[in-house]
Amino acid sequence: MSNLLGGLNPPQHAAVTLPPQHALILAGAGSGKTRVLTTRIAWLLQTGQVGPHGILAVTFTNKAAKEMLLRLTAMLPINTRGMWIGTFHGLCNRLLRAHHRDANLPQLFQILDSADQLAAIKRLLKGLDVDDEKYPPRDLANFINGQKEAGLRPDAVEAWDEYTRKRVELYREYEAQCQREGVADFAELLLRSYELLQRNEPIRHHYQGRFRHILVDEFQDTNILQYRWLKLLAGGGANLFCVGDDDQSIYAFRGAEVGNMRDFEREFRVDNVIRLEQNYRSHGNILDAANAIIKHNAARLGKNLWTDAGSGEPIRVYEAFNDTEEARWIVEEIKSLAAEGLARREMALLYRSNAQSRVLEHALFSAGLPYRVYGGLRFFERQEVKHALAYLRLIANADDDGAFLRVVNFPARGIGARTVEQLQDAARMEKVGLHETAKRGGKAAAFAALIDRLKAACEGLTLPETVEQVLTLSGLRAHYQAEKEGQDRLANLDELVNAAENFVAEEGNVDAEGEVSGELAAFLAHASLEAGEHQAGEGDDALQLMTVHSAKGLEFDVVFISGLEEGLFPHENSVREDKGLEEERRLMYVAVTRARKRLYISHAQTRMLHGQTRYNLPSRFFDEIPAELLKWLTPKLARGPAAVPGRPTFAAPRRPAWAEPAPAAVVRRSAAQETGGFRIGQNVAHAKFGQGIIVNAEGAGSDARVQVNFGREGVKWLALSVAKLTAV
DNA sequence: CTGAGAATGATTTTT
DNA sequence: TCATTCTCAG
Repeated sequence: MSNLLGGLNPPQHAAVTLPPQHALILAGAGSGKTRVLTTRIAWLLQTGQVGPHGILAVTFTNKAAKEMLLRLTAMLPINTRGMWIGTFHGLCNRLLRAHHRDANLPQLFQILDSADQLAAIKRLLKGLDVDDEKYPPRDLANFINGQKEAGLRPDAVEAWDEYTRKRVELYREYEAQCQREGVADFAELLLRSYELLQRNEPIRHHYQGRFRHILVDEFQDTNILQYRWLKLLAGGGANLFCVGDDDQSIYAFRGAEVGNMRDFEREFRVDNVIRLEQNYRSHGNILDAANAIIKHNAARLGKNLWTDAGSGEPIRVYEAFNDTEEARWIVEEIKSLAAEGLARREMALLYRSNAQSRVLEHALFSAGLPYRVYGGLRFFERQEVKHALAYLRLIANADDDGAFLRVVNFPARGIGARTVEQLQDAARMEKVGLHETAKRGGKAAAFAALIDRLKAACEGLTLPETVEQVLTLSGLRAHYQAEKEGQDRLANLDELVNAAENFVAEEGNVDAEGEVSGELAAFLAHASLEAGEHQAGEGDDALQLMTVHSAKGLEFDVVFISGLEEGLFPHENSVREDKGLEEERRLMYVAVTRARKRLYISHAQTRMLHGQTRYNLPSRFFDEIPAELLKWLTPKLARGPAAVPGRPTFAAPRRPAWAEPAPAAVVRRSAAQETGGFRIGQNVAHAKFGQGIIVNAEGAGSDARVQVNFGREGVKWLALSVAKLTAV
């Protein structure tokens, strides 16, 4: 046991060995959160306080769940089979499969991923003849998911206006459609299993009695329903051990409720919150910067990271002339770091929004620097894989109309939109599935027969054999073989067979019964719940490009945070309310704490965004970092030559001599933009609004007006004859 | 049914 | 700007 606890610092040790009780662990970035969580489980098991059966550990991502399992098996020579360790959705799926009758679901119910759900909603609107301009499918999906995540069924949603009433009605219809087709979306997995536990006393008692210790990772990311789900499961006296960091809550926009942490502390009478504040990742200056930034947020649970690793290097700051030049500088910097022997995979380039990656990628590509962008299409989301899965879904559940529609004419077999529409009308009239309707004759009968034939052909086959059969008999293989550009897609189809093989080989994926139908259903669930790796190329030494959001949980020796500008980071859509701004600040906190040894932050005076040149002020986050932690690589917030009021200056924004020539659009201005004695891109000061930057101008003489971006004060049009503007 | 051109709109994302 | 979606002609 001693080796289990060896090397833990006092708060970590305290957390791991806490006697049975509810606990809230405030775990700062890089403070050994996962280690504490897994060691806690190992300790509970090793001290005999609980058997594997009594453990429930829940995470948000499959990656985190796998990591936990991996570390646990490394610590203890134990069979992890009996333990419930997984994502919220994964565990709910498990629960619903085990009790599908009580949950009123078919045994082989399918899981809709977001794309499937959207398609289902579009289909629903079409069938009901609802104007999808007035009720955009995406909005409706958000609405429905939002209600489900708040634990509300259509009957429980309060609708005061006609519009909401209609949306609730559509929610109701959507539910009916899903039920008819035997499918469940992500939010449904949560809500359905919550309701199952709530309504079914024997089942609830069983699980409440079984799970003695419930451990939650990233607790700050739980939504209302997830918290209620946890409370329900813990209702039989289990100990809830929640680990999280309110300062790293960056998912409020998708329903995460940081308030759950406070609520948990209160409702479960957690009297000693344990804080993990010693950071094992970053050098001191980086942590000081992070601490200083996050201090600007109100209503924190409170935490201050520290390290004994020494303060390290200052944070390097760069002010670029424009986005292209910023990218060029980053490339140079990375090249020289690489020349010093630093692995490229240890360097990350972070940005607030995906649109920013283009310029960066362009520069990297031109320089021949290998890089890898996170966030592309994932394996199970690829078109050809989705098609293959649709056939498999139809074998498992012929009522799956979504799958039916996806492949009824793919590969093309002469079943056009007209035919499909007739089929849908008929199906609606008789209240049966499309497959059933198709069987009764008409053009699609052959397709229905194909599905039945597939099903028969796969009887008794193993999962990989089934996939193989489907690829061939469906004509998918032949289709892509005939296509000129089909080679990659063919390779992915082969990869799907591999995935099936691996899935079967992997222990724990298939429950003991092991019958083929169960195997298939489990594989399909796996495909929906775990869309696969973002992109290949793990092995090679490439620079890592990603949004700040996707960087959460990762760490790198060197981190660049680019585009630190008002409007971009913090994002303009977020600065209106305090809540939004605080989340942006937490995002910045997350970004900063990714760096181990060296941190670069940069901004550009001018940036091309959505086809327009934008002039952004430097992000307020620069001001929130103590100046002594920063090392300016460019003159500190130096400004261009001051304009003498009344005497026009036409100088372009300040640009280092060595920078590439400014793009024509910037140099060549229209007459209107030049008028008024101030120039676009110039920094100015206003008595009331403070400092800003001129983003537009029009008129001349006494009519001259300029548009100024005052950052947090907003963007304003000012008449030069009235407003007292001074050049800075 | 397909493919070219227009229209549109653009934080952040996992399951 | 640019990627995606939509529309309409062939």
